[in-house]
Amino acid sequence: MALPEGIEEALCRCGGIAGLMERLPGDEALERESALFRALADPLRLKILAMLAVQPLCVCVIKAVLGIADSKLSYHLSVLKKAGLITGEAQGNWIIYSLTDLGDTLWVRRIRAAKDREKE
Amino acid sequence: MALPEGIEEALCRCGGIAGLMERLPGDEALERESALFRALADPLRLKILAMLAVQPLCVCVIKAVLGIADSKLSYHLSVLKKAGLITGEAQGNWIIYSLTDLGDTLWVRRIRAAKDREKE
DNA sequence: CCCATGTTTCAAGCAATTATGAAATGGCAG
DNA sequence: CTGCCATTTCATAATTGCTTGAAACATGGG
Repeated sequence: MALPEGIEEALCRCGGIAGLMERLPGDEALERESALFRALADPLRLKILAMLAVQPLCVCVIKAVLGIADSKLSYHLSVLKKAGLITGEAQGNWIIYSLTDLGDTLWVRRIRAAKDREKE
Repeated sequence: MALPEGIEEALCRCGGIAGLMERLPGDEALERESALFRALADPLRLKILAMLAVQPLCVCVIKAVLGIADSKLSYHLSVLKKAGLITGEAQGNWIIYSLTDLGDTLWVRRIRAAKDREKE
C-alpha cells in the first residue's frame, strides 16, 4: 500500500498500523462512551437536563414545561436514568428527579463547551 | 396541580414554571448541541476520532486499522465531517483527514471526562 | 487515452430508536 | 375498600440510523 508523503513517515514514527492500534481505547470503553453520548443525542433530553440543573423536579412539572405526553416523557427519563445521568427518588405520590454527579459534571462541561463555541 | 413539599417552594423561588422556561436554552441551541452528541454516539466514530487525535491519516490507513468496508467508513467520515469534528484535505490521490479545532477540544474534553469517570 | 487506485455516492434492506395511546401499577385520601 | 392521581409499562407504528454491495467519480501513471 502506497501512502502519501508525510503520512507514512509519521505513521512509522508511532509504530505503524500496529502501533496506532495500541494507542486506541478498547472496544468496551468506546461502547461505554458512545452510550453516554447517545443519551445526550436528543434535544428533548438535553432540555430535561437543563431543567434539572436548575433544581430537582417531579415528573408533572417537567411535563408542564415540555408539553408532551406522559409516556413519551417517561421514556426519555428512563433513557437518561439508564445512562446514569439522572436519578429518581419517590416522595409520596411523586417521583422527584435530579442530576447525578455524572449528569452534573457533564452538564457543566456542556455549558463550558457551548460558551467556547460561541466565541467563534 | 398539587406539588410535593420542597419542590413547589423552590419552583416559586425561580419564578414558577414560566421562570424555569426562561432559563432553558433555546430550541436552536439544543438542536445544535444534540446534533454534535449524535455524531459522537457511535463507537466506530469515536475510534476514528481517537486515531486522528494521534495524527492526521488518509482513508486507507483508517480502513486498515478498522477493517471495515470502504463505503461504511466513508459514511462515518461524512457524519463526522458534517458535524464539524473532522476535515478532509485532498493530497494527490488521497484524502487526508484530521481533527478540526472543535474535534480537538472535544477530544481533550472526552479524555478528561473518561479519566474523571475512572476515579469512581 | 486508458487503466489502476483511492474515495464517494446511491439504493435497498436491516436494525435500533422514538412516538403514541391504552392499560397497568402503586400510593394516598376519603 | 374505593376512587383518584402520578407515573410507568406495553404493544405497535413511525422514524431514523446503519450496513452492504454495486456503480460512479476523481486523480495520477503508463
